[in-house]
Amino acid sequence: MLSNACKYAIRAILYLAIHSDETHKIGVKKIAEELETPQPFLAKLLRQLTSNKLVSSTKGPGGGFFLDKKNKEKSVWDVICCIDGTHKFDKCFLGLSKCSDKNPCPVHSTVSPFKKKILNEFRDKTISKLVEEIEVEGTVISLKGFDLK
Amino acid sequence: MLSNACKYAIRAILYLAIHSDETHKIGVKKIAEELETPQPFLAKLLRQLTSNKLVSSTKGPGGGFFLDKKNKEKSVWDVICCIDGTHKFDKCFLGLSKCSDKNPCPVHSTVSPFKKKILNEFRDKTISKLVEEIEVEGTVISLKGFDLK
DNA sequence: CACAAAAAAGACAAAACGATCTTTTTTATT
DNA sequence: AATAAAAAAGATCGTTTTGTCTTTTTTGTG
Repeated sequence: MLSNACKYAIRAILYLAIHSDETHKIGVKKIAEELETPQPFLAKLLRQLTSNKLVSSTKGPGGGFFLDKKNKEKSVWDVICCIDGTHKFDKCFLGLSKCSDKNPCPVHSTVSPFKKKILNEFRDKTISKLVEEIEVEGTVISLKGFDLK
Repeated sequence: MLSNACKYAIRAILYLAIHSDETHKIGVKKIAEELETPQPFLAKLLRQLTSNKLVSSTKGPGGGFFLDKKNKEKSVWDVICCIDGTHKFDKCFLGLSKCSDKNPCPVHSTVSPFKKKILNEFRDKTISKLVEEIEVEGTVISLKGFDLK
């Protein structure tokens, strides 16, 4: 579905949304440890997110990554576009370049409603809204410390 | 979503379901031309499908690939499993290994119903049923000859 | 200022995926 | 039997994705 890179990126942004702000910046090392992701790879992703204004950062001692108010108004969809590209969800399930409602492939009718729905939800839901939900529903972005058998 | 390989495979099977039978076998060359897919790559895929009993074949002059009655009772899901593996649709959208209804990630509730629905449709629908639909609805598995601008 | 902590930048390595090419085997036809 | 047509098998190659490593830049603090 999504690339590994994109999964890491979304989780990292959610982590920052929950644990950081302008006065509490967090370094890659900490983030990577908490999310159990490869550290240098995540660093590269954070750079990409930062240069696209989805994440904020400051250098030097005490520096690190954080989300400011504007960053929190971005959507999950913005993150997906930034890492995996805009066309992640509008490609034909069978790979036909011109598959559409007017010129559908054999599985278009079963797949397309879903894609539209997901796309809308991800486009409309801001990071801060999603974090609210996380707090209400108690969902989870890392399995670190979970003792699952 | 699906790998290229899997997309080619599904289209090839549908092509065979429509155009072949025990007495009308079709060579890779023809199939690849009609579907506009890379020929040697498709050949390898057909081998994989054949060894998994999703497609039938005979060697020698006049030989080629075709679907017999049993092959036509397989599902799209069987094809996906054969090429992309069984876990294509049961992995967490954010990559958490133990994400489930009981231990959901933040997007589980938006993504999971969709995945279940798609999975069911693909598991229940046989190739022959899908071909019936194709004939009724006039959907398309190749753009060859289409003059799209 | 010197130092150290942090991100930024970019070179590099490994694995997965996509695709090609060559050789071998099977088999129908002449 | 010889030939040719086809799939089967497998070696090889290029690209993308994933991931690591090293160097540079920035900046706060003693």
